[in-house]
Amino acid sequence: MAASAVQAAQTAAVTTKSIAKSLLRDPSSIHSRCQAQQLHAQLLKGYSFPYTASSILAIYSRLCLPDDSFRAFSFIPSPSPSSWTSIISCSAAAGLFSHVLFLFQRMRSTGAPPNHKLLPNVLKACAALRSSKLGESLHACAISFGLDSDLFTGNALMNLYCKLGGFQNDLNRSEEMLSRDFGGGCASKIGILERNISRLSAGASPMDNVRKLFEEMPERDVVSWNTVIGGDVENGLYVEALRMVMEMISVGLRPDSFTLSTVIPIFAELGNVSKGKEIHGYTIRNGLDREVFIGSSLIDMYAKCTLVEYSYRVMGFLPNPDAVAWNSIIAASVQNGQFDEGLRLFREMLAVKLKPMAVTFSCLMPACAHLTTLHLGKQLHSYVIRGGFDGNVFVQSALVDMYAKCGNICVARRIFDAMPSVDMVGWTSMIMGYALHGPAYEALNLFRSMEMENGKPNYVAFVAVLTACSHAGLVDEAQKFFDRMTKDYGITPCLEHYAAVADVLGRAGKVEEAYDFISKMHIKPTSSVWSILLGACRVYKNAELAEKVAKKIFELEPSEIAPHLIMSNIYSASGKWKEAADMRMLMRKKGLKKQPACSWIEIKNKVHGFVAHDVSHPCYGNITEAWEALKDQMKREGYVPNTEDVLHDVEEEQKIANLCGHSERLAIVFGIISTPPGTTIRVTKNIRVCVDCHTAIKFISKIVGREIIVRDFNRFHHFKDNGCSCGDFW
DNA sequence: ATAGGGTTAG
Repeated sequence: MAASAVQAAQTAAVTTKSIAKSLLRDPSSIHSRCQAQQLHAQLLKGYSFPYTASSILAIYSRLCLPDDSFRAFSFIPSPSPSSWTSIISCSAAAGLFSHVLFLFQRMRSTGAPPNHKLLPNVLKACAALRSSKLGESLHACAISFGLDSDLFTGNALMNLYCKLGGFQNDLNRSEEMLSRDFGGGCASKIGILERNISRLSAGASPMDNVRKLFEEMPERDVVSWNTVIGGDVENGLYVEALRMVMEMISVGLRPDSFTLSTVIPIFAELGNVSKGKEIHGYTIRNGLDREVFIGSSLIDMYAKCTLVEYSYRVMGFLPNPDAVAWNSIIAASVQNGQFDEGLRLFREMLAVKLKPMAVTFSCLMPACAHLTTLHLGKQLHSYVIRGGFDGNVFVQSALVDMYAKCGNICVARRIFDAMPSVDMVGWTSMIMGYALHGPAYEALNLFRSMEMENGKPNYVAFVAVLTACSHAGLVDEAQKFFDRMTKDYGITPCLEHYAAVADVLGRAGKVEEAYDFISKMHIKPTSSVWSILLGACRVYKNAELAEKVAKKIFELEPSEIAPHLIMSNIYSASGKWKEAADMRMLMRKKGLKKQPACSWIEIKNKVHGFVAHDVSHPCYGNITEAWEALKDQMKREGYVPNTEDVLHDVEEEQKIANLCGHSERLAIVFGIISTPPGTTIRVTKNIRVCVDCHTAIKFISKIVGREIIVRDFNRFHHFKDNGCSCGDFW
C-alpha cells in the first residue's frame, strides 16, 4: 500500500511538472490568480527546470495582480527591461501611480533606458498625480531617447499636458530635472532637449503647448485628436473643441464614441439643447446611441437643459445601462425636482442588481434633503455606511446637507466634524445649515474658520453666510461680508447676494434703503428680489412703497401669485377693503389661484399631510379634542390670537377660527398625540409660518414640554420653552 | 501600451 502511494505521488509530481512546463511555454492559458500561484509554487519547488522569476512576474502582471507581481519582482536581482516593463505596467493598471514613478526612477538609476511600451504608463501616472515637475522631466527624458515621435508616447504626453492645464509649467527647468530625477544628462542629449523644449513657450496657455505637440507628431490617430479635443473641453475652450471635431472629419477621420462623449457635455454646460440634439442625431445615424458612454452624457445633457423627459427616453433605449447610466438618470431626475422619481429609480437600480456607487448617493441625497424625509435620508445613510462610501467627500457633504435640511443640525455637525478634509462644498453646506436653523454666530464662526483653513471662499459660500446674516437680522455684518466679497475676493455679486442683503435691510425696517440698494444693482433686479422688499413693506406697513414695488413686480411677472396676495394683505391690514377686493378680482381675472398651504409630519416612517381645516385625516376627532384642551391652557398662559395675517374681510371671531385651522397646527397636534411624551416634533410646511401660528407654537412647546421643529418655505424654527431659534425674525 | 461618461453646497 505504501509503495503504491509513493508511486501515485510521483506520478502526480511528474504530471504537475509537465503541466507547469507547458504553462510556462504558453502563459496566456493562465486565467486566474489561483492558477498563477500554483504554477509559482511549482517553480519555487524547483523541479527539473530553473526557476524564472521574470516569467512568473510577466504572468502576474498580465493578470493585474500588483501584490503578487511585487513579490516576484523582489526576487529578481537585476531586472531585465521586460521585467521593468511588467512591474511598471501592472502598477499603472492597478492605479498605484506614485509607485509607478518610484519604480521608474529606480529603473533609470540602474541605467536602463526607457522604452516606448513603458513611457506611456509612466506619463499616465504622472498625469494622474498632476505632477508638473516630473512631467516635464519625463518629457525631457522622452525627447532625449527619441521616444517623443512614438505615437503612443506622443498621445500620452499630450494627455499629460492637458491634465496639467492649470499648472505653471516652466519648461526651462527641465534640463536640471532631467539629470536629477531620471538620470539623463549628457551634453548632446541636453542640446536636443533645449532645441525641442524651447519651442514650447512657458507663459502660453497649456493647450497651446498641447497643440504644438499635436502638430509636430509624425503620425496621428483618433486618440490623438480625441486627446486634444478632451483637453480643450477640460480647459473650457469649447469653440476650439468643436472646430477640431469638424477638422477631424475633414481629414477623413470619423468621430467615435470617445469624441462624442467628450463634446456632448459642452452642450450641457452651455444649455444649448438644439446643438445637443444635432449630435444626438449623429449618434443615432452612426449606431452609437446605444453605447453607455454616449447615453450617460446625453442623459446628463438633456437634464441640464431641463428636458428630463428626453433623458428618460435615452435611458429607455440603452440595452445595457451600467451603474454610471443609472447614476446619470437618478441625477437627471433629482436635478429637475423629480425627487420621488429619483428615489424610485434608485430602487429600480438595486432591483436590476447593479451596485450603487459613491456618486449614486451624492446624486440621490439631495432628493431626501428637498423632500425633508429624514427617515429616507437615514436609510440612505445606513446604506452608505454598509457600502463603505462614507469616506467619500462628496457623500459626506451631501449627508451634512441632507441632515441639516431634514432638521437634524446636530447630526449634520457630527458628520461635518468627522470629515478628515473639508472642501468648499462641505463648509458651505454646514454654514447654510446654521443659516437655516438659527445660530447665526455658528455660521459666521465657521465662515471665518473656512477662510483660515480653506483660503478663498467662492460665491456660494457668500450666499450661505449672507443668508445667515439675513435670517438673524445682522445688517452691519451682512453689508461687511458683501463689501469684502467684492473688494477682497473680487467676486461679482449675483442675484442671491443682492437678495440676501435686500432681505436683511428690509427685515430691519430699512425699506427705503433696501429700495435704493436694489435700484443700484449692476444686474437687472428680478421680481423675486423686489418681492423680498414687498414682504418687508407688509411687515412694516409701508403701503406707499409697497405699491411702488408691486408695480415693478407686475411689470416683470404679471402672473406671479405671491405679490398679488401680499398687496391684498397690505390693503386688508390697513382696512382698505375695496383695494383688497380689487386685487383679488385682478387675480381671478388673470386666472391665478392661491397655492394651498399644507404641512406634513412623519410618524413611524409614514408621512401625514394636512391642509387648512383638513377634516380628512382618520384621527381628526382626536386632533380637535386635543386642540381644544391645548387652546384653553394656552389662553390661561396668556396667548392672544393675532389676526393681522388673516386675509379675508370677515368677522374677528371667524378670523380666529381660521387661524386655529392652520395646517401646521393640525400637524403638530397630531404629532403630540401620536408620539411618546418628550419626543421632538418635526413638521414641514410649504409656505412661511404666519405670525399667529409662530406665537401659538411657542406656547405649545412650553405647555407640552417638547421641542417643535418647523421647517417653513425658507428656514427652520426650533420652538422650545416658549422661544424660537429664529429670534422672532423670519 | 495612450483617451472618455455620472456627483455634493445656492
